[in-house]
Formats: sequence, structure tokens, C-alpha cells
Amino acid sequence: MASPSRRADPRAKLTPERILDVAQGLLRGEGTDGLSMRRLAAALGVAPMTVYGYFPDKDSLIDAIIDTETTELDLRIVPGAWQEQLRDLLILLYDQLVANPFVVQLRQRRPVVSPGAMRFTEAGLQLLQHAGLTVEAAAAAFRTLFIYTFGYAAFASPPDEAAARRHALAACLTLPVDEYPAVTSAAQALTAVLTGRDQFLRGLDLILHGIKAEPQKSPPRKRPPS
Amino acid sequence: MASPSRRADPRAKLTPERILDVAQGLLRGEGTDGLSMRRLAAALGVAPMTVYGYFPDKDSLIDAIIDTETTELDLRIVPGAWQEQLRDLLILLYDQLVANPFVVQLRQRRPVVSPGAMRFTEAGLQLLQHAGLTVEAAAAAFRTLFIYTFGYAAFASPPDEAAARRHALAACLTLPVDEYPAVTSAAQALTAVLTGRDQFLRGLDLILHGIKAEPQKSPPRKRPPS
DNA sequence: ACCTGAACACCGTTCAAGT
DNA sequence: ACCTGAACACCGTTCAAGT
Repeated sequence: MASPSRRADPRAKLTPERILDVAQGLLRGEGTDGLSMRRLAAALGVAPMTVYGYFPDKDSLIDAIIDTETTELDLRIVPGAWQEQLRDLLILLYDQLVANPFVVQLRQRRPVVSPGAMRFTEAGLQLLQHAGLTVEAAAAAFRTLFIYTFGYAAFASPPDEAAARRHALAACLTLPVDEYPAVTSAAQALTAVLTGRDQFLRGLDLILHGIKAEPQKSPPRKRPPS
Repeated sequence: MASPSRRADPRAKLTPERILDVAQGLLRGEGTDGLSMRRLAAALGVAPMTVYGYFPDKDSLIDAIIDTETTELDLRIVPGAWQEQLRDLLILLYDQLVANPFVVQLRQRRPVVSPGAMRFTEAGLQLLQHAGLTVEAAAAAFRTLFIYTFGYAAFASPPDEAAARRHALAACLTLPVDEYPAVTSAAQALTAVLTGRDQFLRGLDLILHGIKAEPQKSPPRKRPPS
């Protein structure tokens, strides 16, 4: 009831905030296809061209939406081991991306480096540096975790997971056993890891494992002999 | 000169193969936006509706393109350690995706489980099972590597890497140092790992590291006491 | 200052018609 | 059997005009 979104209002004053709010509503409701400048204008009760008085084009509108979305992520980090904290941080991102798939699509156009997005990088880097990784190793490790999470949201999170599993299983069982011995014998396992939060966590732990096992984890000796 | 593509021909006989060939040419030349049913028809020297005699709609045309593209991947595996072979396999995929970015975008709509695509899964699973992973662990590990590779191609491979790096560096250096201590002090390192083949390999090795370190790597005792 | 309608150059696809 | 033109319901955006 205290929701900041007020899509119910028939014709409140037009502001950038209200435009973004309604645009996000369209995206949340119907995905990327649901957002057109014309539909947005209609939802605002305004002529198609009016929105252009607030955002020069659709691209800059989308940039503003992404900025809003990255700023909304709540990055409270609870005390604990750094592995757990890093894990929780990426789970936070994953859950937001899965709940708002349009963010995944929109962020694909280019790397987002706005202040709001950088809060996340800051949190991740701090954890890895406190864990004893060098600046370079921390940056590389964080990037890998980050890309994996976006990749999972983009490529392993279909709208209907059960249907995707069913479809995949049927396809695997159609393959000739002699040409595809591993796939056909592992059809169940493959289907199980195709999608879903559990498999996301499993891959995440695999990567965290790799980070812990990395050589350059502790900083070099206090004073290099130079 | 022995190229199978014959876009130069003004009006060869219309076949599904020629349509797919020309469509792939449009995609390779101008990306996803370059492919419209109307432009495709124009490139074929034919009326817009003619293509619909061969593919019922744009979606099924895209499915056929993806199938062609996955079948074209040459999966020769050279002798060596399984880690190296697996690494090479994913590098092969990465290089194809970076060279043909439209594949990345098109495959996002849903998991692709056609026979052509499954050849890749078969190769990866075989390597991991020969390495001694259980069927379940092999499936999970392969999926993680696969998703990471697609994620990297989709989110860390902008058309102009140098421009992306420059833009990111400038953005990092604009941030307030007291709010973003880790990001601002690591700006150079962050920019270095933002994109590029080297960082792809670094993350890939991190994950391979995690797979090797995993507990359930050797199969259970010959005969479980049952 | 803020909003608008008409128009332009595009889409994917249906439908009835041509050869 | 194979191809087509006209039409429909959409896009993003320019431009000249309205208040």
C-alpha cells in the first residue's frame, strides 16, 4: 500500500519519475516487447511525442531505467566468512535479474558503469580484497562471478522452467544412442542442471571453489627485495 | 573462392538453403537488426511474402539458422590432458560466438537442444566423465562452463572493446573515492578485466580449477557394499 | 514551456488473388 | 505449385504547428 508506483492515477503531473515508473511497469508486466514509446505514451494518457520532451530517445529512456534498477538493489552485507558474503552478494543479483528479466536484456547492449551499478562492483571487490586477493586477482575473480550470474539469468532462466526441462528431456531421448552415448545416458542429469536456482548455486560454488584454490591469494611478502 | 555462399548470384533458384545462406549473410553483416523478413526478401530479389512459402514465420527461420550455425562448429578434439581438451572445446565455442554475435542473441530466447547443438554437449560430457566425474557432477560442471562462455560472449564482448575500456575507466575515475575506495583504486585492473579474450581465459581457468578441486571427482569404490 | 497531429520509413503477417 | 500486391496493426522519430 506504500508502494511508490501509482499507475492507478489517471493523469498525474507528467515528470521523468512518473514516466520511468510507468515504463518499468510495462517492462515488468510484458517484458521488453511491452515497452514501446507509443504504448508508454498511451499508458501515460499522453500523445506519443510527449515523452520525447523528457527523454531525447528510447535509448536514453532505457539507460535511465537501468540506472533506476541498479540503484534499487539493496546491498546490505551481513557478518560472516567472505565466501558466504560473496555468495550472498551474487545471489542477491541473481534474484533481482530473475525477477526482472528485462534488466538482463537491456544490459546486454553495453557494459553498464553508472554509479548505481558500481556499488555492486565496489561491494564485491572489497570482499575479495579483504580475503587477501591481489587487486588484479580480485578484479578478475569478481568479473567471472558477475558474468556467470548474468549468463545464467540470460541463458538458463527461461520463463517456464518445467516446460524447458520437459522439452530438453524429450529431445535428448530422441538422439541416437551410438552417436550421443554420454548425452543419452545422462539425459536425466542434463535436464536437472538445465535451469533453476539450485544449479545456479552449484555453479556459483564451483567458481568460488576455484577462487579459493587460486595461487595468488595471499599478498606478496611485506617488502619485496628490490 | 570455394565458399558455399553465393550472394553474388542475382536470382538463383529459391531454396531453403539459399534463403538461410542469404539470411546468415545479413546477420553477419549487420547483426540482429539487419535481419527482417522484408530485407531478406529484397536481398533474395523476391516479394516479402515469398519467404513464407519456405518458413512459416520469422521464428522458425531463426530456428533453422541456429541449427545451421551449431552444426557448422568443427569439434575435432586433439589428444592431451582432459583439462586442456575441455579448455580447447570452450575456446572453440567462444571464438565462434564472438565471430558471430548474432548467435548469442538468437540463442537467448530459449535453450537450444537440437542434434547439432547437442554434439557440443556430448563432447564436453565425455571429457568430464573420462576425467572421473560422476554423471551428475559432469553435467553440472559442463553447464557452468557453457553458461559462463555464453555469458562472456553476451555481456563482456562489446563490438568495440577499446572504446568500452576507455568509457569504463573514465567512469571509474569520476566516482567519489570515499564512497568507492575499492573501485577507484582498482580502476586500471577493473578496466583490464572488463572484456577481451585474455580475461575470458582467466575466468575459464578459474572454473576449471574449481572443477578439479571438487570432491566427487573419482568414481565410488568398484562395488558398493549392498 | 509544454504538448500535439500528421507524416515518413520501417516492421511481421493475413488474405485474396494471380500464373 | 509457387509467387504476389494490398492491407492491417504495429514501430521510432522528424517536423511544423498548436496552446
